[in-house]
Amino acid sequence: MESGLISVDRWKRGSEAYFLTHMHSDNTRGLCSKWSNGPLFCSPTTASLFPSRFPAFDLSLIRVVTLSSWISLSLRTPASGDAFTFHFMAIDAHHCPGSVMFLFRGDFGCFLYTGDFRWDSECDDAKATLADAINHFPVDVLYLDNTYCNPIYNFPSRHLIAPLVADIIASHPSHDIIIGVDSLGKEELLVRISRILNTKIWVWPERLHTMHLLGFKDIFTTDTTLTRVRAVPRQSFSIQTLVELNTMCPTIGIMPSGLPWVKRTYGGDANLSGSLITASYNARKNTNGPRKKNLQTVHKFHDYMYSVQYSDHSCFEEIGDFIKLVQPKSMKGIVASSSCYVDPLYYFGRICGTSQPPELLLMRPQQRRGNKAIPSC
DNA sequence: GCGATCAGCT
DNA sequence: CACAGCTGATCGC
Repeated sequence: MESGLISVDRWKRGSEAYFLTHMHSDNTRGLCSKWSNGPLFCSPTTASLFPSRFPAFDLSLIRVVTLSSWISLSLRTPASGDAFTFHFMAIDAHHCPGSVMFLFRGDFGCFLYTGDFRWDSECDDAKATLADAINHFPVDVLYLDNTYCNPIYNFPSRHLIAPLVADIIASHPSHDIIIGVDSLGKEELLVRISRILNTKIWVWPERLHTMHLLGFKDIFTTDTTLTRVRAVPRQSFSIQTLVELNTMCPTIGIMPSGLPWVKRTYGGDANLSGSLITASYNARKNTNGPRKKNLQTVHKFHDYMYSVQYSDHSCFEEIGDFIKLVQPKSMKGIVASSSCYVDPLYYFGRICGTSQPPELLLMRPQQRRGNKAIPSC
């Protein structure tokens, strides 16, 4: 296979086909309304978000992919002009609405590009689809979302979190509530809170439009008089914001995040600074048994602010479960931004056999994001 | 003016 | 210190 013939979440010219795993800004960096480098394959839900995200985008470039089915694609290699045929399948990645991983197979072998994914207890459909697909076609190379590929990152399945958030809200019956969210993702958390508490949830106008595109009806509103629970853009969510809100109306904030500690503190109070990561790490080091779950799943770190461990990325344990299922011959992390980045082979290399020695990377890579192009194969 | 890149913030 | 995702400044064409 010619180098760069297809690209995943990478948009520079030179490829014959482009694949988008999901509509987050890291993955669409380089895409714009005028982009026209080739056909773009994505899930139906991701396709539905294009007109609002890229208003003048040439929709005729989009190839909507049915999930869980093998699809054949013939491309012409620019150098030789020869036809080149391979097969691919999109599998639900359970990261955000429309997110998929792509499984490719052809003369080059079989490889799986996960994009961002969450492999928690509600992914049985994807687990069955993937297990069946790779049963016939073993994976040679796994390109893995290794965001939390470190045993210090451990958090519960997402469905366990909504009742905890609902408890926080119910225990503040006369408070307004704000929950920090991004432009896409964490919808199921909000829906579950809405059901448990039988309340609508306020979102900002653009987010309501997205909710309607995603098929959510009646749960979300832009009318502040209908609910005391509001989902707000994460970048507008801070203790400073909450302090100001509390001068007008008692308000608490709830921040869902995979990270259990606090990066910044308010008013210089060092006691608020997050030492949880150390506590979690020591708990792991000091016991040879299974890690304790739910360690600080809910953390109140300020009078007005709670954090809950809710992530759309897999935790360490789930990454291990995923690799054990896939049994790849080799693998490579696709996230290289963290200074505590660890090559997945360091922890899970033995599952791949001994063909690749584990490598512990201690240096921050110069590039902020990993190169997500599929290399030559 | 536009896109790409980077610094900064939560 | 640390993540992911967004905003806004800056640079180069």
